Amino acid sequence: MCGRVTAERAGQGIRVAGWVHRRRNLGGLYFIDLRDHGGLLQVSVSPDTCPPELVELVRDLNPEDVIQVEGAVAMRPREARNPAMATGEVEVAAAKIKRITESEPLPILVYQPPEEDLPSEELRLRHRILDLRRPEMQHNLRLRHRSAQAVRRSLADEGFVEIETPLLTRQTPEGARDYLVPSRVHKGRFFALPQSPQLYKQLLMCSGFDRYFQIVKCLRDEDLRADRQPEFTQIDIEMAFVGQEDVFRVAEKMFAAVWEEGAGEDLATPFTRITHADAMEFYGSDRPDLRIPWRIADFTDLLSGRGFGILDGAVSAGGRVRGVVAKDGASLSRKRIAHYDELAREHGAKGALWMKRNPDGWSGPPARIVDDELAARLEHETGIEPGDLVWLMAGPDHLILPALGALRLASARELGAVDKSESRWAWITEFPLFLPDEETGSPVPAQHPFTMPLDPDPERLRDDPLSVKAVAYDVVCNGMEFASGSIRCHLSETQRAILSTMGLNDEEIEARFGFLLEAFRYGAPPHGGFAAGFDRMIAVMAGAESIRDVIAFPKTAAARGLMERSPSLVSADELEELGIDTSKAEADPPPAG
RNA sequence: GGGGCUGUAGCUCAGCCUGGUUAGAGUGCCGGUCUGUCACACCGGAGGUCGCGGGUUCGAAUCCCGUCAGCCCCGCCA
Repeated sequence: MCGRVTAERAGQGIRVAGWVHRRRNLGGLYFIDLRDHGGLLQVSVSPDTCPPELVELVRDLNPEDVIQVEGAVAMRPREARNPAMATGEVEVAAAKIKRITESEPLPILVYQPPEEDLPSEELRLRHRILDLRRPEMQHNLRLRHRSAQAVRRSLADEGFVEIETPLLTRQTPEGARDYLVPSRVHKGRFFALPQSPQLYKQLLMCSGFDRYFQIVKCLRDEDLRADRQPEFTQIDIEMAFVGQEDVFRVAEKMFAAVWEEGAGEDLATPFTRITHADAMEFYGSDRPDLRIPWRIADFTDLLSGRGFGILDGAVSAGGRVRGVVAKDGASLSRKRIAHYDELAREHGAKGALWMKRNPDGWSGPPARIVDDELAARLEHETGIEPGDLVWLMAGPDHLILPALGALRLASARELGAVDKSESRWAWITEFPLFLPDEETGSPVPAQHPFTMPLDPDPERLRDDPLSVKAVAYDVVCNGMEFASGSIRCHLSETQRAILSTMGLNDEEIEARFGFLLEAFRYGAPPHGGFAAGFDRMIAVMAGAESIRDVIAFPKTAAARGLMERSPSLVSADELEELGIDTSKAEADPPPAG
């Protein structure tokens, strides 16, 4: 209401209610910026036209008092109009003001003084009610609402049915730690809160609901990050009688609908498709930021065998020489290059080699092997130009590609090579079905164990499992993973081969997945789907650094609720009833602040 | 589990490296002046466990150790 009062209403009576945002006193003449969900509206109180009691009341008002104003919408004097304000041409000349509730002095200000940082995140979370009143947070959560509506519209149009699945469930085969809920009726037994509705949605496919979706909370008891909360929201989708193409079409339509609603951006569909192997080879990441035009290239033929020991040694040991040309990277200082060398080490490489193409020649450790012929080939075959730098690494691909990917990303950001004019979306396809366990080397499923292999041959699954690709895919936007999914395996012989490759015996299989396998025995339709990270999507559209800024009541990095002070101790009686002994528990932390 | 940054007035910060008057600024709050402001302006005032504990020192916001909290990253986690 407040934000939508325009000149058309001039001369009309009006009654508005809201919070006192700011108040200005010009010696009897008062101005109040009244705020509600729609914005700000100026209320004027003049001693010339208002009774003394009204002026007296306004004199007493505090920021964040809730008031109701009756008066007339009036055009402001021409010279007193404020073009920076949506309602800056008008004001309400107050005839009557009622103070509905009074605010105590504020621990943090709702009004944000320009050129001042926000209050600390700790205080914003502790006083979340006040923080949420800020227009930015209002905008974020309303954006979230509209996006959820767009998801529901898009999917309902495609015949999807929204079905809720249990919160109190049993431990599922996913890899994260579970939040557990003790059972009072069954002492010593626990429900698990779902890490995702994965199994339930597959059961629903077997139940004849051929198109299911849910905007659903998922819970994982793992350490947090700016983009990770213990409870987060997924758009969970599953479809029966479909292949990858059907899933892609529905997903692209849904993302396009959300982006149109929330970002006002018309997404180019279908999305680019990149196989997992290509993503690793050309971008050094399974979630490449395609806004950066640089690609990793193979420099083995160009640079090996020319007497540069590090390169020659790595190649004769079976490795490759790969590199990425950083446009304008010759401007990087020694100090910055040392920083990137450190970054490469952090990502598992032995370090970063580099060469600069200076206006007057080549520099950097391998520059001594660059003769005229090689210089010409480098410029011709890799596109390197004066002013550029090339990052080089030599060794086995699984070590050098992720490190090159990290250098590509970090140096592109520093050199301004990220094209931020539009978002860049892609499907990453053909993920490996298994990955080698880091310690034992034995195959562990890269996704969940019910993923369809691209090649369903049981023999290959047993003999060479690490070579098998999966019909599994991610949606990547600007270098962030937004969604992940797969076509599920509905072939019993293939499924058995996968499970036995995982090293599970029949008993373990039955204990962990019995209820899903049972469902598969009575006529399982082919099916597949995906789950999208709703919080991350909203954070990107809102321009938020952290998903905390698009969640009404988030937890801290230590998984604590500062406002409600969770988690908390509970009474001994209650624990007794649940059969739980907390003698090893830490004492309740002191109330901060 | 590991690494880093931060913690000083209600709020945002300076001061800390290089220890030494009474710990400052802006804003908010309180009082006053001001009739067209919109970061109103101007004058005055109150407001401090320098996160907490210990140590070094004649002397600690400042140096050292520990600890708590918030944030970021690695590990972990679809």
